[in-house]
Amino acid sequence: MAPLSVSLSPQERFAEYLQSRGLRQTSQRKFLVEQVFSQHDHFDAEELIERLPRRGEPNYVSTATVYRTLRECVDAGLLFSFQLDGRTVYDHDYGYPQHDHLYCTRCRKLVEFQSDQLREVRDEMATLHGFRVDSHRMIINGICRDCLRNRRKKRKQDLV
Amino acid sequence: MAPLSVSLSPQERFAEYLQSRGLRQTSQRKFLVEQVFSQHDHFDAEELIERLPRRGEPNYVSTATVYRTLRECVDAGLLFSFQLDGRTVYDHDYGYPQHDHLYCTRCRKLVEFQSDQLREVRDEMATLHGFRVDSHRMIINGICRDCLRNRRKKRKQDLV
DNA sequence: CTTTCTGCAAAGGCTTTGCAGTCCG
DNA sequence: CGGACTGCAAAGCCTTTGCAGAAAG
Repeated sequence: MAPLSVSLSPQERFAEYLQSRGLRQTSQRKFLVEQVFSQHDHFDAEELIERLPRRGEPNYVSTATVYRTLRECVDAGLLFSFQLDGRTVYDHDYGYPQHDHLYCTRCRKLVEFQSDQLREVRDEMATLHGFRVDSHRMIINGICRDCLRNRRKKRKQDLV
Repeated sequence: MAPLSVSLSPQERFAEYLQSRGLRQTSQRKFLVEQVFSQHDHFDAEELIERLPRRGEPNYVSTATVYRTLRECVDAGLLFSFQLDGRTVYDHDYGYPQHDHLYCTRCRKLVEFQSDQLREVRDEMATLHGFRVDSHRMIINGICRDCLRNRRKKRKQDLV
């Protein structure tokens, strides 16, 4: 999904957030935000930690700090988080258009989609029930194109 | 939400499921399904356990068995499950129309809604991306009518 | 009788927390 | 300098699992 044009970089926006709350700009926080926004992709804490420097290497950040910083990013509006299979998944929120996900229950791939109509339905339902909407999460569970193809292949083979 | 008319009661349907898999009808499973369907409401494991007999009382069921049986109910198509705030929430699936939820982030109330249009959007998006849909979960986060009202009241008081 | 179940307690996965030392502003 | 932050290890929370005895078919 293409980035939106925003006036501040995620880093700058995070700095602003920290300042507004009297929090400090540490090397760990800077490094993490940089890493998190270096590629647009969903991730969970484990995946993020995996691509960070190990203990003892330069720029190592402890697990605790990773979790703490991810939480701050959510508070700051940089990341969105939701639960999937018992873990927390993070997704870029700042600088990317609002979107939802298709989830392949076979290969666990997440695919983004965007639908204005979905947002309309959302707002309509909220109004109907007297809610003031903050956000929403929609996940469509199913089998992706690739897995459908593989399964078909496999079935053919099974028949031989 | 009004129940649908179904030919089998949840209990009967669960019995069928068990039989079809060579599983056994135990007093614990019967009792749990009965309890789960005695009121139409969302619940998590803890909430369910809370309203069950305690250890030592008649019909006591262990935590492990509760979790195991909830899982079986999901497999059997009696319950739907999704994650909210780090725990698993269960919802009647069998005998009730498909629906989604509004979630009040202030009082943690879940409100059901139904929208055919939402399902249409879902199918459209799945087709567009080559997915075969199994199910979906949508949660709209916001503030409910009651909490909005209370907040307004509270603000007024604050001003006095 | 055989296989599945149950309760118990212990383990597991993910995330948070308490603490002492460190660093930012 | 003082308060906020970090790393470490330990704890927490929810859920699952191994096992021995109990029960279903």
